[in-house]
Parts: sequence; structure tokens; C-alpha cells
Amino acid sequence: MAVELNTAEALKLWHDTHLELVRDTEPDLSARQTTILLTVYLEPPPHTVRGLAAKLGVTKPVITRALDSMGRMDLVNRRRDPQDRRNVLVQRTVNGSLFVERLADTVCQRAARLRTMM
Amino acid sequence: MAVELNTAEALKLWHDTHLELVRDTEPDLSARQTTILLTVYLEPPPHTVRGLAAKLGVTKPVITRALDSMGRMDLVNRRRDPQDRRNVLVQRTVNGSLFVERLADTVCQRAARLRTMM
DNA sequence: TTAAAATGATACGGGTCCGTAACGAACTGG
DNA sequence: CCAGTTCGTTACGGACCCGTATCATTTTAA
Repeated sequence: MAVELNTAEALKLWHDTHLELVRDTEPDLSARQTTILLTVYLEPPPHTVRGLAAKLGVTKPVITRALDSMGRMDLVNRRRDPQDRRNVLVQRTVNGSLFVERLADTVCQRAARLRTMM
Repeated sequence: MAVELNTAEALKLWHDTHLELVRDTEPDLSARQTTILLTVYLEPPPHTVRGLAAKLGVTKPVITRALDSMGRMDLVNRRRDPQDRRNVLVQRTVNGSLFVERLADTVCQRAARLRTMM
């Protein structure tokens, strides 16, 4: 596991990956949406609105709205917690998994090209 | 120069860096703004509105507005091209350089921690 | 000199997002 | 039971961004 980025490489990776995301036809996710999406897909459940808001350091309506829009894109799902029906559990979707997989591929490809393209 | 990210590492890097940017007090840049900013700071001048629009695959008003808001944040500057006064040249600022430097540090630190934190 | 082309900015109508405040629903403890 | 707490959501006014269409300015070329 060799992950050593110098300053120039880090910036180029950040730039190249963002450029590819912008050029894609898919609508860009905001930094907040990206963080929420990857939290849900990388960290073990359960994921609640309150928990996500605390983790990101934002208010709860921010999470609610992000879940609204990402739900419209079919990237995440909401379900009531049967144990405590006040809670909402954020769940993964098939489409969201594919989206995250494509994002990982993009980052990996751009990282690999750093070696040859600089 | 060893840059080898596997899928899990790429996603964790993307997540961790975005999380730190969201938690920062500074306002988040959109993907388009990030791409414009890093293009200006990584690639050799001159940078014009038309050129940036073509590179990103967006319309010119998108670039104009992004330059408006990033100019308000003192991240970039606009200047008329004396050679061809129709053109606007996008220029770097001291504050923008610091911002880009901090971004690079964040990405580098998060990349370095991938080794120990997984 | 003048019509055409090119550049960036602006107006417009519509959408999304922001934080604060208030709300209903669900749980908790006395 | 029932007041108090904890959830997530919604309402609101304001800010920003979107793409299309149009504009003024400048350059080019006939």
C-alpha cells in the first residue's frame, strides 16, 4: 500500500478528477452531498440524520435536503427505524453503489496517470 | 513517485478530504469552481473565459459567474488583455495561492494517513 | 468605412441551497 | 397519564447557480 503524494501530485489529482466529474453529463454533487454519500457507503450502518449532521458539522435541515436530492437521484434511500420510530435510517441503493464505484474508478485512473502524465 | 491507489483507498481519500473541507469554516467551492481555480493555478497562462468554458464543457456565463464569486473571495482576479481588449485574462492572487496551498496540504495529509488509518 | 465576427457581461425565469425558527410525531421519566 | 425531550421535516426569506437569449465592446475583413 504505497500512497505518497507530493504537493503537485495532490493538486493535479484533485484538478483532473474534478474536471472529469464536471465534464460528465451527470449532475455534480456538492462537497456536502459527496461527504454524505461516501459516509453512507464506507462506514457501517446505522446512519441517521442527526449523526450525519454532527459528523459534518452542519444543521439537520442540510442533511434532510441533501437526502431529498440524492433520493431523487436514487443514490440513497430513507427508512424509518422500527426500533425507535423517530429515527430515519439512511440506506444504500443499487444505483448509488454503481455511482460510488464509478467515482472510485475515476479517482484511481487519474492517480495512475499522474506517473505518466507529469 | 509512487501513486498507487486501490478502490478502497481512493474512496477513503475522497471522503476524508471532502469531510475536512466541509468541516472547515471556509465556504465550499463547487466542483466547477474547484476545477476553474486549479486550472488557473496549475496550467500556464493565459486563461480566458472562453478557454475555460471550452475546457470544462460549460457555457460562458458559468465561467463569468464563477469568476464573480471567486473574485469576491479574492481567489482570482480579472484583467483586460491589452493586446486584444475583448479578452479577459484570469489571474492568480496571493490569497488564492494560499488557498490552493492549504488544499494541497489537506489532500497530502489525508493520503498519508491512508496507510496508518485503514 | 462598414458589415460581420468574436468576446465577455448581463437580464431573465427557474431551480437549488442556506440557516433560523417552528412544527408534528415518537419516546422517556416521573 | 403527561410534561419534557428528542427525532426529522417543513416554512421562510435570502443568496447563489443554471442555461438561453441578448447586449455592448472590440476586432477583423471586405
